[in-house]
Amino acid sequence: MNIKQELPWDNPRFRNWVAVARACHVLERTLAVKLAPLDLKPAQLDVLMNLYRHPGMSQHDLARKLLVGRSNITMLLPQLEARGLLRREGDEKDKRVLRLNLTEAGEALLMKALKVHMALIEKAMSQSTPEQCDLIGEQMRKIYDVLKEA
Amino acid sequence: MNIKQELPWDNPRFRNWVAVARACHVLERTLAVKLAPLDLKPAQLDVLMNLYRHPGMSQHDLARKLLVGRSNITMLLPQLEARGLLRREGDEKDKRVLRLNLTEAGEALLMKALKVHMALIEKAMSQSTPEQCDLIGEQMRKIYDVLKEA
DNA sequence: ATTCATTCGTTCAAGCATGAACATAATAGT
DNA sequence: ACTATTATGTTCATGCTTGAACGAATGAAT
Repeated sequence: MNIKQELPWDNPRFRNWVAVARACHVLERTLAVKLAPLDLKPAQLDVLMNLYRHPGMSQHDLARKLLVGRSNITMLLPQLEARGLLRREGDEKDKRVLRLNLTEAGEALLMKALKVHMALIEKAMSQSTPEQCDLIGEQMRKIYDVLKEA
Repeated sequence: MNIKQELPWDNPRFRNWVAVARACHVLERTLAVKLAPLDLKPAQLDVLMNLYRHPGMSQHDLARKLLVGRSNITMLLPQLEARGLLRREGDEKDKRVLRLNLTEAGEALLMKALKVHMALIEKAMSQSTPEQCDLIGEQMRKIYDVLKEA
Protein backbone atom coordinates (compact mmCIF):
# COMPACT_ATOMS: atom_id res chain seq x y z
CA MET A 1 0.00 0.00 0.00
CA ASN A 2 1.69 3.08 -1.28
CA ILE A 3 0.59 6.19 0.50
CA LYS A 4 1.91 8.44 -2.21
CA GLN A 5 -0.76 7.23 -4.55
CA GLU A 6 -3.26 9.26 -2.60
CA LEU A 7 -1.29 12.42 -2.10
CA PRO A 8 -3.71 15.33 -1.82
CA TRP A 9 -2.01 17.45 -4.42
CA ASP A 10 -3.45 15.25 -7.12
CA ASN A 11 -6.93 15.59 -5.66
CA PRO A 12 -9.04 18.33 -7.32
CA ARG A 13 -11.07 18.91 -4.19
CA PHE A 14 -7.93 19.52 -2.18
CA ARG A 15 -6.36 21.84 -4.74
CA ASN A 16 -9.56 23.79 -5.15
CA TRP A 17 -10.06 24.21 -1.43
CA VAL A 18 -6.52 25.49 -1.07
CA ALA A 19 -7.44 28.12 -3.63
CA VAL A 20 -10.45 29.10 -1.53
CA ALA A 21 -8.33 29.42 1.60
CA ARG A 22 -5.70 31.49 -0.19
CA ALA A 23 -8.28 33.84 -1.69
CA CYS A 24 -9.88 34.28 1.71
CA HIS A 25 -6.56 34.95 3.35
CA VAL A 26 -5.43 37.56 0.87
CA LEU A 27 -8.79 39.33 0.84
CA GLU A 28 -8.77 39.52 4.61
CA ARG A 29 -5.26 40.99 4.62
CA THR A 30 -6.17 43.48 1.92
CA LEU A 31 -9.28 44.53 3.80
CA ALA A 32 -7.20 45.15 6.91
CA VAL A 33 -4.94 47.49 4.95
CA LYS A 34 -7.80 49.39 3.30
CA LEU A 35 -9.60 49.72 6.63
CA ALA A 36 -6.57 51.11 8.44
CA PRO A 37 -7.36 54.78 7.60
CA LEU A 38 -10.64 54.36 9.47
CA ASP A 39 -8.76 52.85 12.44
CA LEU A 40 -10.86 49.73 12.14
CA LYS A 41 -9.89 46.05 12.05
CA PRO A 42 -11.87 43.49 10.05
CA ALA A 43 -13.05 41.85 13.26
CA GLN A 44 -14.36 45.19 14.50
CA LEU A 45 -16.17 45.77 11.23
CA ASP A 46 -17.84 42.40 11.64
CA VAL A 47 -19.09 43.53 15.04
CA LEU A 48 -20.54 46.77 13.68
CA MET A 49 -22.16 44.97 10.77
CA ASN A 50 -23.90 42.47 13.01
CA LEU A 51 -25.08 45.10 15.44
CA TYR A 52 -26.54 47.10 12.59
CA ARG A 53 -28.50 44.14 11.33
CA HIS A 54 -29.47 42.81 14.75
CA PRO A 55 -29.92 45.69 17.18
CA GLY A 56 -30.17 44.68 20.82
CA MET A 57 -28.09 41.53 20.38
CA SER A 58 -26.47 39.98 23.43
CA GLN A 59 -22.75 39.38 23.56
CA HIS A 60 -23.34 35.67 23.47
CA ASP A 61 -25.40 35.92 20.29
CA LEU A 62 -22.76 38.12 18.74
CA ALA A 63 -20.03 35.62 19.55
CA ARG A 64 -21.99 32.82 17.91
CA LYS A 65 -22.63 34.90 14.80
CA LEU A 66 -18.96 35.73 14.48
CA LEU A 67 -17.81 32.18 15.22
CA VAL A 68 -15.55 33.34 18.03
CA GLY A 69 -15.27 32.76 21.76
CA ARG A 70 -17.29 34.80 24.23
CA SER A 71 -14.14 36.14 25.85
CA ASN A 72 -13.11 37.56 22.50
CA ILE A 73 -16.20 39.74 22.49
CA THR A 74 -15.48 40.87 26.01
CA MET A 75 -12.02 42.00 24.93
CA LEU A 76 -13.26 43.58 21.72
CA LEU A 77 -16.23 45.68 22.83
CA PRO A 78 -14.69 48.08 25.38
CA GLN A 79 -12.50 49.64 22.69
CA LEU A 80 -15.50 50.28 20.47
CA GLU A 81 -17.63 51.48 23.37
CA ALA A 82 -14.90 53.88 24.48
CA ARG A 83 -14.86 55.32 20.96
CA GLY A 84 -18.57 55.94 21.24
CA LEU A 85 -19.45 53.54 18.45
CA LEU A 86 -21.83 51.38 20.47
CA ARG A 87 -23.71 51.16 23.77
CA ARG A 88 -23.96 48.25 26.21
CA GLU A 89 -27.10 48.31 28.34
CA GLY A 90 -28.16 45.70 30.85
CA ASP A 91 -31.32 43.81 30.05
CA GLU A 92 -34.05 44.44 32.65
CA LYS A 93 -35.66 41.03 32.43
CA ASP A 94 -32.45 39.02 32.52
CA LYS A 95 -29.78 40.78 34.49
CA ARG A 96 -27.04 38.58 33.08
CA VAL A 97 -27.23 39.80 29.50
CA LEU A 98 -25.99 43.05 27.99
CA ARG A 99 -27.93 44.45 25.05
CA LEU A 100 -25.76 45.93 22.30
CA ASN A 101 -26.70 48.83 20.05
CA LEU A 102 -24.84 51.04 17.60
CA THR A 103 -24.66 54.77 18.23
CA GLU A 104 -25.05 57.38 15.52
CA ALA A 105 -21.28 57.59 15.29
CA GLY A 106 -21.06 53.83 15.02
CA GLU A 107 -23.54 53.75 12.19
CA ALA A 108 -21.75 56.56 10.39
CA LEU A 109 -18.40 54.81 10.64
CA LEU A 110 -19.98 51.56 9.55
CA MET A 111 -21.27 53.19 6.37
CA LYS A 112 -17.81 54.46 5.51
CA ALA A 113 -16.27 51.08 6.20
CA LEU A 114 -18.91 49.29 4.17
CA LYS A 115 -18.00 51.33 1.12
CA VAL A 116 -14.42 50.13 1.45
CA HIS A 117 -15.44 46.54 2.06
CA MET A 118 -17.94 46.57 -0.77
CA ALA A 119 -15.46 48.01 -3.24
CA LEU A 120 -12.97 45.30 -2.39
CA ILE A 121 -15.50 42.51 -2.80
CA GLU A 122 -16.73 44.00 -6.07
CA LYS A 123 -13.19 44.03 -7.34
CA ALA A 124 -12.65 40.43 -6.33
CA MET A 125 -15.94 38.98 -7.48
CA SER A 126 -16.31 41.01 -10.66
CA GLN A 127 -14.42 38.23 -12.40
CA SER A 128 -17.39 35.92 -11.99
CA THR A 129 -20.74 36.01 -13.72
CA PRO A 130 -23.75 36.41 -11.43
CA GLU A 131 -24.56 32.74 -11.95
CA GLN A 132 -21.07 31.62 -11.01
CA CYS A 133 -21.10 33.93 -8.03
CA ASP A 134 -24.39 32.52 -6.79
CA LEU A 135 -23.17 28.99 -7.28
CA ILE A 136 -20.13 29.73 -5.16
CA GLY A 137 -22.25 31.21 -2.39
CA GLU A 138 -24.61 28.28 -2.49
CA GLN A 139 -21.85 25.71 -2.21
CA MET A 140 -20.16 27.61 0.59
CA ARG A 141 -23.35 27.76 2.60
CA LYS A 142 -23.62 23.99 2.23
CA ILE A 143 -20.07 23.58 3.49
CA TYR A 144 -20.82 25.79 6.44
CA ASP A 145 -23.91 23.77 7.31
CA VAL A 146 -22.07 20.47 7.05
CA LEU A 147 -19.19 21.58 9.26
CA LYS A 148 -21.23 23.48 11.80
CA GLU A 149 -22.84 20.27 12.97
CA ALA A 150 -19.59 18.34 13.27
CA MET B 1 -28.96 60.37 -2.17
CA ASN B 2 -30.01 57.60 0.12
CA ILE B 3 -27.13 55.46 1.21
CA LYS B 4 -29.38 52.69 2.37
CA GLN B 5 -30.35 51.96 -1.20
CA GLU B 6 -26.94 50.44 -1.68
CA LEU B 7 -26.63 48.46 1.50
CA PRO B 8 -24.38 45.49 0.85
CA TRP B 9 -26.79 42.94 2.27
CA ASP B 10 -28.87 43.27 -0.85
CA ASN B 11 -25.86 42.70 -3.05
CA PRO B 12 -25.42 39.08 -4.17
CA ARG B 13 -21.67 39.43 -4.45
CA PHE B 14 -21.44 40.63 -0.89
CA ARG B 15 -23.70 37.92 0.50
CA ASN B 16 -21.90 35.23 -1.41
CA TRP B 17 -18.50 36.37 -0.30
CA VAL B 18 -19.63 36.38 3.30
CA ALA B 19 -20.55 32.75 2.79
CA VAL B 20 -17.06 32.04 1.51
CA ALA B 21 -15.46 33.70 4.50
CA ARG B 22 -17.69 31.86 6.93
CA ALA B 23 -17.02 28.49 5.32
CA CYS B 24 -13.31 29.18 5.42
CA HIS B 25 -13.43 30.21 9.02
CA VAL B 26 -15.36 27.19 10.22
CA LEU B 27 -13.22 24.77 8.24
CA GLU B 28 -10.06 26.27 9.69
CA ARG B 29 -11.43 25.97 13.22
CA THR B 30 -12.53 22.39 12.62
CA LEU B 31 -9.15 21.50 11.21
CA ALA B 32 -7.47 22.89 14.32
CA VAL B 33 -9.61 20.64 16.51
CA LYS B 34 -9.00 17.52 14.42
CA LEU B 35 -5.27 18.23 14.27
CA ALA B 36 -4.94 18.66 18.02
CA PRO B 37 -4.26 14.94 18.72
CA LEU B 38 -1.17 15.23 16.52
CA ASP B 39 -0.09 18.34 18.42
CA LEU B 40 -0.11 20.32 15.19
CA LYS B 41 -1.63 23.68 14.35
CA PRO B 42 -2.97 24.45 10.87
CA ALA B 43 -0.16 26.94 10.33
CA GLN B 44 2.40 24.27 11.18
CA LEU B 45 0.77 21.85 8.78
CA ASP B 46 1.06 24.47 6.06
CA VAL B 47 4.77 24.65 6.74
CA LEU B 48 5.24 20.89 6.52
CA MET B 49 3.19 20.70 3.32
CA ASN B 50 5.22 23.35 1.61
CA LEU B 51 8.54 21.85 2.67
CA TYR B 52 7.44 18.49 1.35
CA ARG B 53 6.61 19.93 -2.04
CA HIS B 54 9.55 22.30 -2.21
CA PRO B 55 12.55 20.78 -0.42
CA GLY B 56 15.40 23.18 0.22
CA MET B 57 13.16 26.24 0.38
CA SER B 58 14.48 29.34 2.11
CA GLN B 59 12.55 30.95 4.93
CA HIS B 60 11.81 33.92 2.74
CA ASP B 61 10.28 31.73 0.03
CA LEU B 62 8.24 29.90 2.64
CA ALA B 63 6.90 33.15 4.03
CA ARG B 64 5.79 34.28 0.60
CA LYS B 65 4.10 30.97 -0.12
CA LEU B 66 2.20 31.13 3.15
CA LEU B 67 1.27 34.81 2.72
CA VAL B 68 2.86 35.59 6.04
CA GLY B 69 5.59 37.83 7.43
CA ARG B 70 9.18 36.62 7.58
CA SER B 71 9.29 37.08 11.32
CA ASN B 72 6.37 34.70 11.62
CA ILE B 73 8.48 31.97 10.07
CA THR B 74 11.32 32.74 12.43
CA MET B 75 8.98 32.25 15.38
CA LEU B 76 7.38 29.13 13.93
CA LEU B 77 10.32 27.02 12.84
CA PRO B 78 12.28 26.51 16.08
CA GLN B 79 9.39 24.57 17.62
CA LEU B 80 9.22 22.24 14.64
CA GLU B 81 12.98 21.91 14.47
CA ALA B 82 13.16 21.09 18.18
CA ARG B 83 10.63 18.31 17.61
CA GLY B 84 12.90 16.90 14.93
CA LEU B 85 10.42 17.50 12.14
CA LEU B 86 12.68 19.58 9.95
CA ARG B 87 16.28 20.70 9.48
CA ARG B 88 17.67 24.18 8.83
CA GLU B 89 21.01 24.20 7.06
CA GLY B 90 22.95 27.22 5.90
CA ASP B 91 23.38 27.62 2.18
CA GLU B 92 27.02 27.46 1.15
CA LYS B 93 26.76 29.83 -1.77
CA ASP B 94 24.69 32.45 0.00
CA LYS B 95 25.46 32.54 3.67
CA ARG B 96 22.34 34.58 4.43
CA VAL B 97 19.79 31.92 3.56
CA LEU B 98 18.79 28.85 5.50
CA ARG B 99 17.70 25.82 3.48
CA LEU B 100 14.75 23.96 4.94
CA ASN B 101 14.12 20.24 4.67
CA LEU B 102 11.75 17.77 6.29
CA THR B 103 13.18 14.92 8.34
CA GLU B 104 11.81 11.39 8.20
CA ALA B 105 9.79 12.13 11.31
CA GLY B 106 8.46 15.28 9.72
CA GLU B 107 7.37 13.43 6.63
CA ALA B 108 5.71 10.72 8.70
CA LEU B 109 3.78 13.24 10.76
CA LEU B 110 2.82 15.11 7.62
CA MET B 111 1.28 11.98 6.15
CA LYS B 112 -0.84 11.45 9.24
CA ALA B 113 -1.93 15.07 9.25
CA LEU B 114 -2.74 14.99 5.55
CA LYS B 115 -5.18 12.16 6.10
CA VAL B 116 -7.02 14.30 8.63
CA HIS B 117 -6.94 17.36 6.42
CA MET B 118 -8.00 15.41 3.36
CA ALA B 119 -10.91 13.76 5.15
CA LEU B 120 -12.19 17.11 6.29
CA ILE B 121 -11.99 18.64 2.83
CA GLU B 122 -13.67 15.61 1.31
CA LYS B 123 -16.48 15.97 3.77
CA ALA B 124 -16.87 19.64 2.99
CA MET B 125 -16.56 19.47 -0.79
CA SER B 126 -18.44 16.25 -1.32
CA GLN B 127 -21.56 18.36 -1.63
CA SER B 128 -20.35 19.74 -4.94
CA THR B 129 -20.06 17.99 -8.29
CA PRO B 130 -16.55 17.86 -9.76
CA GLU B 131 -17.55 20.55 -12.24
CA GLN B 132 -18.83 22.85 -9.53
CA CYS B 133 -15.74 22.19 -7.45
CA ASP B 134 -13.44 23.06 -10.32
CA LEU B 135 -15.41 26.20 -11.06
CA ILE B 136 -14.98 27.32 -7.46
CA GLY B 137 -11.25 26.69 -7.56
CA GLU B 138 -10.92 28.54 -10.84
CA GLN B 139 -12.77 31.61 -9.60
CA MET B 140 -10.82 31.66 -6.37
CA ARG B 141 -7.53 31.58 -8.20
CA LYS B 142 -8.71 34.57 -10.22
CA ILE B 143 -9.58 36.42 -7.04
CA TYR B 144 -6.17 35.64 -5.62
CA ASP B 145 -4.44 36.93 -8.73
CA VAL B 146 -6.47 40.14 -8.78
CA LEU B 147 -5.80 40.93 -5.13
CA LYS B 148 -2.19 39.87 -5.07
CA GLU B 149 -1.27 42.73 -7.38
CA ALA B 150 -3.19 45.38 -5.46
C1' DA C 1 -38.09 26.44 49.40
C1' DT C 2 -33.84 24.50 48.32
C1' DT C 3 -30.56 22.39 45.84
C1' DC C 4 -28.56 21.52 41.08
C1' DA C 5 -27.49 22.68 36.68
C1' DT C 6 -27.15 26.07 33.03
C1' DT C 7 -26.24 30.53 31.02
C1' DC C 8 -23.91 35.09 30.51
C1' DG C 9 -20.22 37.83 30.96
C1' DT C 10 -15.42 38.58 32.86
C1' DT C 11 -10.58 37.72 34.03
C1' DC C 12 -6.24 35.80 33.20
C1' DA C 13 -2.30 33.39 31.17
C1' DA C 14 -0.70 31.45 27.04
C1' DG C 15 0.16 31.15 22.15
C1' DC C 16 0.32 33.46 17.41
C1' DA C 17 0.96 36.97 13.98
C1' DT C 18 2.55 41.43 12.85
C1' DG C 19 5.65 45.32 11.70
C1' DA C 20 9.53 48.08 12.82
C1' DA C 21 14.33 48.13 13.83
C1' DC C 22 18.41 45.66 13.51
C1' DA C 23 22.74 42.74 12.00
C1' DT C 24 24.87 40.33 8.55
C1' DA C 25 25.77 39.07 3.81
C1' DA C 26 25.56 39.81 -1.08
C1' DT C 27 25.32 42.86 -5.16
C1' DA C 28 25.70 47.02 -8.08
C1' DG C 29 27.72 51.38 -9.46
C1' DT C 30 31.39 54.08 -9.69
C1' DA D 1 38.55 48.76 -4.20
C1' DC D 2 34.66 51.40 -1.98
C1' DT D 3 30.41 52.92 -1.11
C1' DA D 4 25.40 52.34 -1.45
C1' DT D 5 21.65 49.48 -2.00
C1' DT D 6 19.26 45.34 -1.45
C1' DA D 7 18.17 40.73 0.63
C1' DT D 8 17.82 37.34 4.53
C1' DG D 9 16.88 36.23 8.98
C1' DT D 10 16.32 37.73 13.96
C1' DT D 11 14.61 40.37 17.93
C1' DC D 12 11.26 42.82 20.30
C1' DA D 13 6.99 45.18 21.67
C1' DT D 14 2.20 45.14 20.58
C1' DG D 15 -2.26 43.38 19.84
C1' DC D 16 -5.54 39.56 18.83
C1' DT D 17 -7.66 35.14 20.00
C1' DT D 18 -8.28 31.33 22.72
C1' DG D 19 -9.64 28.27 26.58
C1' DA D 20 -10.02 27.45 31.41
C1' DA D 21 -11.61 29.10 35.74
C1' DC D 22 -14.61 32.18 37.96
C1' DG D 23 -18.92 34.93 39.83
C1' DA D 24 -23.43 36.17 39.29
C1' DA D 25 -28.10 35.37 37.62
C1' DT D 26 -31.57 32.26 35.99
C1' DG D 27 -34.18 28.07 35.57
C1' DA D 28 -35.41 23.21 36.79
C1' DA D 29 -36.41 19.40 39.96
C1' DT D 30 -37.84 17.73 43.72
